[in-house]
Amino acid sequence: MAPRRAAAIRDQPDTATLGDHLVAATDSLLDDRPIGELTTRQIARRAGVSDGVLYNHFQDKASLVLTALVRRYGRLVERFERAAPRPEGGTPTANLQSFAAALCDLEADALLLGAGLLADPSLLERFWVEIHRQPYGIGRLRRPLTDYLAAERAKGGIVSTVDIEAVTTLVFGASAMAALTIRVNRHADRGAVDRQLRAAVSTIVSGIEP
Amino acid sequence: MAPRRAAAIRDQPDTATLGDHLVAATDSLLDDRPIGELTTRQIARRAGVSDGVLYNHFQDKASLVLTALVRRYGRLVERFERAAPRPEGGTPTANLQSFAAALCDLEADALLLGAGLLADPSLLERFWVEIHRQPYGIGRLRRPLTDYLAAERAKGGIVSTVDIEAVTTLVFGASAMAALTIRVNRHADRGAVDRQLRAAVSTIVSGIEP
Amino acid sequence: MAPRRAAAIRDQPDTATLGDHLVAATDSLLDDRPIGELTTRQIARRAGVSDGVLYNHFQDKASLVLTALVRRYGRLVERFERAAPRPEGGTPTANLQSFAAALCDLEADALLLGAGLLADPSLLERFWVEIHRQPYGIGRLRRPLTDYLAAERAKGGIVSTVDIEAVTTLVFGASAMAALTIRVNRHADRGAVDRQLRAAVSTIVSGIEP
Amino acid sequence: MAPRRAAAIRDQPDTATLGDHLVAATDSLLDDRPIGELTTRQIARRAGVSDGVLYNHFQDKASLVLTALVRRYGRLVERFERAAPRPEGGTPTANLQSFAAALCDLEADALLLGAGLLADPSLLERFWVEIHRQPYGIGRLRRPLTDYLAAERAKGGIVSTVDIEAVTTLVFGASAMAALTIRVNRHADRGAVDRQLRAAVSTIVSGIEP
DNA sequence: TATGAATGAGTCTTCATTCAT
DNA sequence: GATGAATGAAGACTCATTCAT
Repeated sequence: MAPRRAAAIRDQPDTATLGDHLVAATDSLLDDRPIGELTTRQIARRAGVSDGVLYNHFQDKASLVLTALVRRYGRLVERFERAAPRPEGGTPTANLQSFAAALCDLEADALLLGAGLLADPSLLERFWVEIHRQPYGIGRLRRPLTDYLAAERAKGGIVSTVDIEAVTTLVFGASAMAALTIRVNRHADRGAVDRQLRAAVSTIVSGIEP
Repeated sequence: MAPRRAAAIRDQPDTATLGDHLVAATDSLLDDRPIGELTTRQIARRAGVSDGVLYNHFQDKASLVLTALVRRYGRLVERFERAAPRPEGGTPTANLQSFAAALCDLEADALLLGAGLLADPSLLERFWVEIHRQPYGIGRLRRPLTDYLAAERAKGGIVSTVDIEAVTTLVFGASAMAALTIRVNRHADRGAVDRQLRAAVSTIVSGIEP
Repeated sequence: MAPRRAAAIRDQPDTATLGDHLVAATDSLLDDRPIGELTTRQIARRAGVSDGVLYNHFQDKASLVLTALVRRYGRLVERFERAAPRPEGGTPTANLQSFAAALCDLEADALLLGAGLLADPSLLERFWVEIHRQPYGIGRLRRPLTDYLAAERAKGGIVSTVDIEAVTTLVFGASAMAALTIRVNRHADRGAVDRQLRAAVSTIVSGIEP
Repeated sequence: MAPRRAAAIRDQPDTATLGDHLVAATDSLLDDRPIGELTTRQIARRAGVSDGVLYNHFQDKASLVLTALVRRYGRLVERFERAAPRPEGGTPTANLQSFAAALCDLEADALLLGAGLLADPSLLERFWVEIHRQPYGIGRLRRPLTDYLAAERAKGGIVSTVDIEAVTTLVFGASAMAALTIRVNRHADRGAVDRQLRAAVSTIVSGIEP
């Protein structure tokens, strides 16, 4: 005899386990509020499930939240990968600019995720271990861009002595600054932010030497 | 005629008021733990003062924490200003590299400050208002670098068509990425991080065009 | 499948829910001390239950106290109704006197209830709304007496032009004055108070016109 | 050398002592809020005086509040005395009605005073003792009416066998009921309340015997 | 004697976690 | 396994009272 299924997922054969359902609920809650304002009661309520089940599937609240966070991070990585420019067409400048624009959106989300983590060192510690256990190392986040740059270099689109990691850092950094402006200043002019980001990318390409 | 002084600061003529003392205690606590894990009791204990005093000097906990945060930010700004390279000597690359290195240290702190703020939207809101009331706009943080770049451009050290804001964004972004690595990965190899940051700055200078 | 029962009522099948148990505890506490000196801790202690349960059953302390107060008031109303004299026998004077005596006891309690309410305007507001939502309007408190007077008037026991509301007000007022004396002066001579109350009722009956 | 005078009363020679000034401040605060919501800080603020002085003039907060309460009660008594009808003109009914109307106003205040007292038994105890030490026994509150009734009886305006204490109780009780209605039900129709009070007084005069 | 900041016990409330059903 | 009420340790905040100046 199979064990009882929670009422909330009894008729949804696609939701494998209640554990997944809880993770999804936690994840969706994270769209609305910062990690620190998440309560187990809210999660249970959102999942349409009783307060206590959580502890049948996770050791404690932190474990559940961690799982949701890793999942969120996984989605971010996948979005990053899809946002990668193709070396087939366009100039390096145009490609990097459109990549940076996509990156900016993504990093606005990553910022929230990261802030929550930075604000809870023990969770950060576990998160760090976890994402390195997964196929997702932090390096994988940078991979789409490094791959593109390698392809572009091979094509001769950029100088052969280029330091690919350095360029990646610059693009990620500039996009992060733009994302931060958007996050921190709710009234920021989105158009101006985009323009500045494009200018920063152009500068990477052209350099500043006389 | 004057009321008594708190025992904790009775013999410290340099500490003007207990309010300042509380801010200092809060500030020092922020070295050890994230904002979210700060309790009024801890603050009082650290200040060597009774639980309730806080409310004789601040409207509520958030106001005290906000004050400490603004003060921290102020220190950051001042450190930035002192760390600015002097345009008198050195190549732009060397100057920007040493500037970026200092920036990296500072941003490692700024990151924590920002993370705590991002995790508490209402505090962020108040912080944002406060910081713009002060002589410290967020732009002032970037000022030392923009000033240096303008001087360098005037001297012909960098190309005259340079977009100074863009370069500043790139340097800040690259430094932030380095700082993030240090913050997030406690076992990061500091030497490697520094090397990558220098490489990123070099790339800004040289560009990547063939 | 059903959650556990609080230890305090686990073996008392007559107590339906812990909510009721808490109301009962609050109610019994109100025998000893005024509303203003009621703390959540005392309530929990008296109920033999943990500090936080209260908030599983009521939105806040005020809601619990309000419920207990309404319940107390309900008991008062029921005691009033049982205390109503039957018009079958006795003179109006004797009937009103015995009624007033019962009323005096009841109002000594009502006085405490009312005092607590008057001392907390926001609670009074909610109480007022609540008792009018219940079958207990404030008028129902007066009903037993108005019914009796109507019956007596129909029988010719009192003058046909009598203003029943006015008489009710007089009886309630006189009883309240007696109750007040008892409440305020702990050493009041109960016999003297009763005698004065009977005299007041006699006066209502006889009038004072020459 | 005379001791220092508080700044608040330094230039007001009519305010004898700071103690009196504090009592006046407390008293005026009681117009706005119930006793239970009175804080020492509010009192000091209202008096324009420092927090601690209170304890130079009173043993504790309760003593100060008690004094203010007694003073309030004294004013009530004096208003009662001035409101007393003169036996020179008018019918007993008219005189008692206008007296009851004035009484109703006064008791609306007395109710608040009494509620605060009933809500704090230890304060009530002390109040009771205090009020009897003063020239104001509780009986003095009733005096204006008993005096009037005695005069009226002497004149033959009311029956010679009248129980003056009983009539006084009835008038006070009816007025209290009217005051209670006004206090408890903020939306009470003042006209209707007045009419009912007059009807009650008429009934005292006429009686209800057939 | 007046000042007003300091004290600290005590209040209501929240919330992660447990556990009888 | 699921349920959801019970638990109790915090947490922020209030306020009468004290006391050095």
